Amino acid sequence: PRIATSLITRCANDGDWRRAEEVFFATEAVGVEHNTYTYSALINAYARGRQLGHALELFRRMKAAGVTANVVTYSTLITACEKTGQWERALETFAVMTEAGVVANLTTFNSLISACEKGAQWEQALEVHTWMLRQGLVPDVYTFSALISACEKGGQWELALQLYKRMQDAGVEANVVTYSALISACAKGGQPAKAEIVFDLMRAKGVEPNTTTYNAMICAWDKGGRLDRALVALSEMQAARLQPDTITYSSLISACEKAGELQMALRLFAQMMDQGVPANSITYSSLLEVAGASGEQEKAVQIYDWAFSAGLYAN
RNA sequence: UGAAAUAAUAACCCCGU
Repeated sequence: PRIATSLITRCANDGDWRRAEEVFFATEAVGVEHNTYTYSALINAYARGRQLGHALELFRRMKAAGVTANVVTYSTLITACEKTGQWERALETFAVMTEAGVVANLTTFNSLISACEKGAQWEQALEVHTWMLRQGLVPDVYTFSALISACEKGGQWELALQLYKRMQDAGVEANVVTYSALISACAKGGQPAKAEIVFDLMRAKGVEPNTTTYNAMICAWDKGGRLDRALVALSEMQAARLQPDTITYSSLISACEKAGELQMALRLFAQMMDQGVPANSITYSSLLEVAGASGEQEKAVQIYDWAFSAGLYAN
């Protein structure tokens, strides 16, 4: 079973859930007796492959075979629910786990909060947070980052900032993910000035912004109608030797719409192509919107052709 | 070298409020 677990885990990490499954059944056919570890490993492979149905089916098979599900098994199942956007199922799984007398740990709760966050259930995420406190568990940076992200998705930027304060009071050190989530929360709330304060604060704390951080900041300037500041952020990012990606350019192009800057949008697109950054359907849609907002029909048709040539079809 | 390693970023549309 140990060798089977290693092999299954390797397949899971490669994102190949079919091979993981093959290994599981092939080893079983050869007489390997699967246990909690092997079952959990395959459930994890299914989770990573977004195969919730298979994961739940295997879980039933596991119980039928008399193999004990432990905290890792349940946490992995919760992660499978999270990855497929099934927050209700995640909560159900948690309830089943509790009924079975299995005690949740920090990872279990963090996964559950993440499931609520992905399902845009910020209130539920905060509720789960109170459950974990009641269990005497100490929230870590993952907990707070997931909670802040949940607030971001729920449009609760003030709450996100409050959570950051609570995090500091608790002595939990915020990292680049936490700060990026905070900036994103401010961006979504239409608070670019607040986002900038957070951005400056993180640097003052010695946390280096990465591409995601800059992208969130550029999004904030876009939402605030500040193309000028978004462009400044791009040059800062390049000065920091961070490679702008598809999201960076798509956000910048989007920021050109409100400013009616089709020329700038086209320049950014050219720069993007020049640097070998792949454009996707969102990039082209954004570009089309800029052209549309500028009333440039011929240009819009041309952009549509570019997208088509790039193998992207209208949706 | 047996299992969960759990957290962050883009446009539009839709849906609700």
